[in-house]
Amino acid sequence: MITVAVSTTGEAGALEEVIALAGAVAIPADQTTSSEWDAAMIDLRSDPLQQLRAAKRIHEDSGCPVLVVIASAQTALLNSEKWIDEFIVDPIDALELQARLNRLAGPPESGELLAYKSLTLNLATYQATIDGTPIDLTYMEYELLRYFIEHQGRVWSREQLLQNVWGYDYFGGARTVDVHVRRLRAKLGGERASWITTVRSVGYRFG
Amino acid sequence: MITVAVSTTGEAGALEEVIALAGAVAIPADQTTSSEWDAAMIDLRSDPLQQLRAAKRIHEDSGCPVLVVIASAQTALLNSEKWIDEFIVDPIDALELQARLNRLAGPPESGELLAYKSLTLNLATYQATIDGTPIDLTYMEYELLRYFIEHQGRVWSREQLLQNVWGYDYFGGARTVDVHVRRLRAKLGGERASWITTVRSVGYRFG
DNA sequence: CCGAGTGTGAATGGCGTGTTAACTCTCGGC
DNA sequence: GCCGAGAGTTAACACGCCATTCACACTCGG
Repeated sequence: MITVAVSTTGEAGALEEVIALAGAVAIPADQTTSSEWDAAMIDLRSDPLQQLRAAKRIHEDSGCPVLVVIASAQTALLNSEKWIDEFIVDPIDALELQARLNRLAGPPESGELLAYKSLTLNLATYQATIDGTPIDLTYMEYELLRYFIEHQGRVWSREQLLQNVWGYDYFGGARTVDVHVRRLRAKLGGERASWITTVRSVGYRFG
Repeated sequence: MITVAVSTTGEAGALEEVIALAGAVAIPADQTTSSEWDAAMIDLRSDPLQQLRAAKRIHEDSGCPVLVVIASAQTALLNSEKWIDEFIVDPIDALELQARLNRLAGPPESGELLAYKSLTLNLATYQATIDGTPIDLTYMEYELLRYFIEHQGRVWSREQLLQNVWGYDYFGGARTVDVHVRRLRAKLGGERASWITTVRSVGYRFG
């Protein structure tokens, strides 16, 4: 639940109502300390000069993200006020407000992650962590592990793995897969080595 | 003047018109290379699944900021797609679009700074400083470093860097990137050289 | 013509990768 | 219960790729 400090010189009730519709909690900015907010929402539609000053004070004092409400005609104001983190244009759509507040003050979540139990692969940075501590995998180890996680819960033959992870037609070494599985198990360490199960005379299974 | 790559499955004319009203230039996304855009604008109002995929490809290949057009009812989609840089809700207000595009991809304001740890790039003067002491970078070094800082935290292949920083289609020399990374590391000096990590057989990552 | 900036080609070295071979384990048959 | 075949694991090694680095050629202003 996001808590928003509100400052308006207009009708406070209407603004609070739309905030409630957006699934957030509104608190008058002058009644609480900044430590209780996730964001501040300043209405610039009436008395913009004074409100802008108030917004800037809040931004500089608390450092919390600031969203301003403006009329369409006021957009020019944003060019000179780059410190404003976000804005929404009158009339306020509750769903849009919800989305903007969420992006502004919601929990930071990177969508590029692939996880299995305590293991996390960051697909954007090519990094892997176990319980938050990074482990360094080579390119092939990473790719193999990725394939396992993405296709967990079923057995893959060595030929299939060569085909789908290495990507070339199988010529010769099926032992190649074994060795990479071994290295992967070693780097996963102890307990977690058994995440990769060998299915005798068939292949390997993850998870 | 901001140039925007546009992708829509709806009526292209209407979208281009409002972009023109917002003082920007629209180019069909499939007709040019990413080095010519400042941002990409993807219409998710019709055929959102396919369009979303197109948007993601553009974002991952070029790293350029992506603005999506959605209907109010589609806002939930934004929660799971955190990589989307900006959005605007239908019906599109030209002034609001102008403001959002400007914040997303507008020209650097004079005196605007881009910083990473002790490193600061002055985008207006093309100067770089470490802990306040200036270091002189050549044009390409500066551009590469800028790209790295602006798109930190993910791996970029040599081809992507050539495409997005140098801006021409990859012919031959991938060594070019290596050498520039080397020179950049040297000028960053000691500790900071490791800000640029090489991800073997993938590319480079900053931060 | 010089010098800085930039791209290319070649030499170097490290390390990732695949292979070979020895060892261990499992399972059936006798 | 021993033994042997088949299958997986482990260790060691050699090749080759890939990043780094150096040296040089080219280009463009001054």
